[in-house]
Amino acid sequence: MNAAAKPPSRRKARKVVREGELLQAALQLFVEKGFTATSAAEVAGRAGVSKGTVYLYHKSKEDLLRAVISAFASPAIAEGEALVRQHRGSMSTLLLESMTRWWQQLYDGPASAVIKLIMTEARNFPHLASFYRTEAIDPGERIVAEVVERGIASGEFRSVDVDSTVRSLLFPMVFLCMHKHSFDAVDAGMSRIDFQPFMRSHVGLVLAGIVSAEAVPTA
Amino acid sequence: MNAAAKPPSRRKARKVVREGELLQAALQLFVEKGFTATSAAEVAGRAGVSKGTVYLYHKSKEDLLRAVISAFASPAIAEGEALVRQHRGSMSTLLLESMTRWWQQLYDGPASAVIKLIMTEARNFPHLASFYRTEAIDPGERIVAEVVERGIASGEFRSVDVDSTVRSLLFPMVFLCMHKHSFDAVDAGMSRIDFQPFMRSHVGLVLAGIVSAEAVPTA
Amino acid sequence: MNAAAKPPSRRKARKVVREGELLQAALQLFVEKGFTATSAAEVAGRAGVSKGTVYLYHKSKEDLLRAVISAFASPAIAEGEALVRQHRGSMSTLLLESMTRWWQQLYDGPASAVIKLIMTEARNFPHLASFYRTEAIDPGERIVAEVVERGIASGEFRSVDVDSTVRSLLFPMVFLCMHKHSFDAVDAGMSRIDFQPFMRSHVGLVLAGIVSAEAVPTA
Amino acid sequence: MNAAAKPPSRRKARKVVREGELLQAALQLFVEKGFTATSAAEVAGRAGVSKGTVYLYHKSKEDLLRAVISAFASPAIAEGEALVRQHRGSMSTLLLESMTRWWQQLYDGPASAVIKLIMTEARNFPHLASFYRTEAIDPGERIVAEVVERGIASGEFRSVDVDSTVRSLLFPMVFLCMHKHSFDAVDAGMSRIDFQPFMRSHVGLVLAGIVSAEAVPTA
DNA sequence: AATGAATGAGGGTTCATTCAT
DNA sequence: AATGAATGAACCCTCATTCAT
Repeated sequence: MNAAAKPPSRRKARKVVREGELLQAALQLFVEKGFTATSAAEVAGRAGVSKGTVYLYHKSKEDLLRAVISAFASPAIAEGEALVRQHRGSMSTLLLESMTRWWQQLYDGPASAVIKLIMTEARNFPHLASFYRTEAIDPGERIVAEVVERGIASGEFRSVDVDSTVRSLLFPMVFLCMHKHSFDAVDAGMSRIDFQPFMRSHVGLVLAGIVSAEAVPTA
Repeated sequence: MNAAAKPPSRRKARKVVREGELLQAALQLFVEKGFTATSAAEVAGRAGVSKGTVYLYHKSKEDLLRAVISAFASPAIAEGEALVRQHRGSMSTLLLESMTRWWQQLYDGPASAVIKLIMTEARNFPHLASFYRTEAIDPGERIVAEVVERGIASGEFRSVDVDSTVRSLLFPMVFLCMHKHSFDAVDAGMSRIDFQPFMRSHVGLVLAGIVSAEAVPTA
Repeated sequence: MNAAAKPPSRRKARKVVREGELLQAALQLFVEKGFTATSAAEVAGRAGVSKGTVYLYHKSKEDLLRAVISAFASPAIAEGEALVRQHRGSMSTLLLESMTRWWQQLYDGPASAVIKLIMTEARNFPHLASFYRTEAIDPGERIVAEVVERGIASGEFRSVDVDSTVRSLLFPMVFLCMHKHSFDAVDAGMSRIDFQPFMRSHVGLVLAGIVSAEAVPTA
Repeated sequence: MNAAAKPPSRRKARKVVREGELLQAALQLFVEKGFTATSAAEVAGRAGVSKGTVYLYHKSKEDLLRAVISAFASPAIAEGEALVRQHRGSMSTLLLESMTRWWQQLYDGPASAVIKLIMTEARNFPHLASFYRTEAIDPGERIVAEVVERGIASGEFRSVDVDSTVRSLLFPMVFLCMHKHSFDAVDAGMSRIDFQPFMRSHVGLVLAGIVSAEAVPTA
């Protein structure tokens, strides 16, 4: 029984690995060249499998796209939620320290690629756009909104418009993600943008605009 | 001078109009579906001409893309330069009033579409990315940088990092342009973002962060 | 009346010139690139007229081909006939001297191009092949056949098979015409074949094979 | 060694057959209609495969042409070389018997089609022309040259110009190959040329011109 | 008479997808 | 489970031909 049970389990492990390699290769290529301009054969090639294998795991190219989006979208959000839940201290510090670190991770990992991909393909696949909005954008904004709301409630921040403030904080961050996979990625010796310095500066600027007069100025 | 050499410019006029219609149709479709996913026949159809006619005006689909970028990229910048040159009054007002109006125009017109298009296709056409950077991005950032620098020089602003501030101002604006042509454009009853209210709020926030303590805070 | 009559006559002259330029350009291009691979626009360009003009003179590209063939095929034959008619002296001399000179002219002029063109396009345009056979090949062989027959009749030549001998004389000559417009025309530093030396040598060889034992040996 | 690596060569065999069918179909059509006038779809159709399959075997139509030329060009030459090497007896006999039989084979087989094809397309594909010259023409002429040289050395032939004699022998033969695929192939009841009778007659004629006076004349 | 803008059919080539092995 | 040969639809682009000027 043991001997018979092992092979399938090894096969399953292999399958999981293949799946991951396929998704990773697909994400890379879709972001590099665009969904339509990427051929299934290319994805297979970069994942180290044959063309037919792609269709063993996904019933169509569009289905592969769907899988890519959902695989890399959600996990990133969970970390952010944990971050806020665990934080003890001022909201300014939370934004300036923990959150920029979290964003840096998103920026460095596959999440930034997914953002670029979604914004590029949103109109061709509205369903994916909705899915991503529900799964990633809305929760993401909610996390930051909560921080701002808590800051206002505690008197640390002025009574600013929450939605607007959230966007002021997030839009540049999201933009940088897209920039990373467009302009930053063309090797025509163009100046890349450094994520961390800018984001800290930007958050600092926004904080300067929203902290109450009585509140302790940020370092 | 002879009869054969005088196609009385009726033809020529038609040609110029056609050219414009082609570029407009191409921009729309490239932004809607992406460059690769758009067929030359579709462009022709939307411009009201036959497939072959596209190649009478542009020697390849890629050349059409090039033409689209250069046709709509530059003009927008000139207006911004004029704006700054003509302004009399505080830099805060300039940013909050004139510039947001200018940005609104960019957002409403084809310039926003070009931004989306360029960021989507940058990696497939590095040459166009460089071109656009030189022709539009750099001058655009320069304009805003000048405003910030003048504000600092006159004591209206604190001595902030200029580059960073410029980006804090511009990135959300640019992001909104892309958003307009991606998420905002999918008809799945998703909440659109209103440009003017948000941008005024955002600029206000940044201004609050950079105006000198002595300066009169803007309403 | 005089004044009114002149313009049309000048126009007509112009028309004749145009026609000739078109045919010449077409022949060149058809031979260089092949009929199908040559575009009407190219012919127009080389003839110095606009695309539409080609269709003013010929109702289709195929019709242009027809015109090219008939324009350059026949005239060459007439000279050959005159040559034989006027000749006084031995048939050996006629073949070795006058005829090689005549063939040289064919080789140097447009006739050789037409030969190449016809052999290339014969299967696509059987009608043209028949026409050319009737108009050029058959008369051409007849001319040489007559020379051989006269030589046999006069005892100058052995009683060889006439058809075969004619072909032994003509085939290499025709082959050289095609060679000129194929291998000889590619500039890959390949050795060209000199027409005159070879043809004199070849005719000499054949003559050596057919002159009667009693006949005076050729110089 | 594993299951996936063993496509039991049934596939492979089929592929090899297909390759041959494609090349044969392509040769036929290229010779019938010309390279440009032949569509990839037609080649596919005649080979009994779909349009796309052509591009599974050859990366472009031009590549298919290249493959056709090299597939059918070389093998024919090898036979000729063997022929000369094995021959025992007079050079006259060699030329008149073995070689005409060899040439007949070339004439009957695909080699004659390749000759027509090359001369037709030489100017459009200079590289192929060079290739064919090196691979087929030069070796072919060399073979015949050797025979003539041996005949001269042994006193069987007069001391004629070797190059010229070789061409006198070969040009009509080559011309016939082209003729077969042009005039002979149009079904307009035109008189075909019989290869063997003519070539024997022709070679006989040339031999009569080059054998030494002392040598026994061939029947 | 001459032009050249416009058309649309057709050809080379790619690629998502299927299926026998 | 995995492969890769095969298909055929679709796309980019060219070109013969027409026609308004």
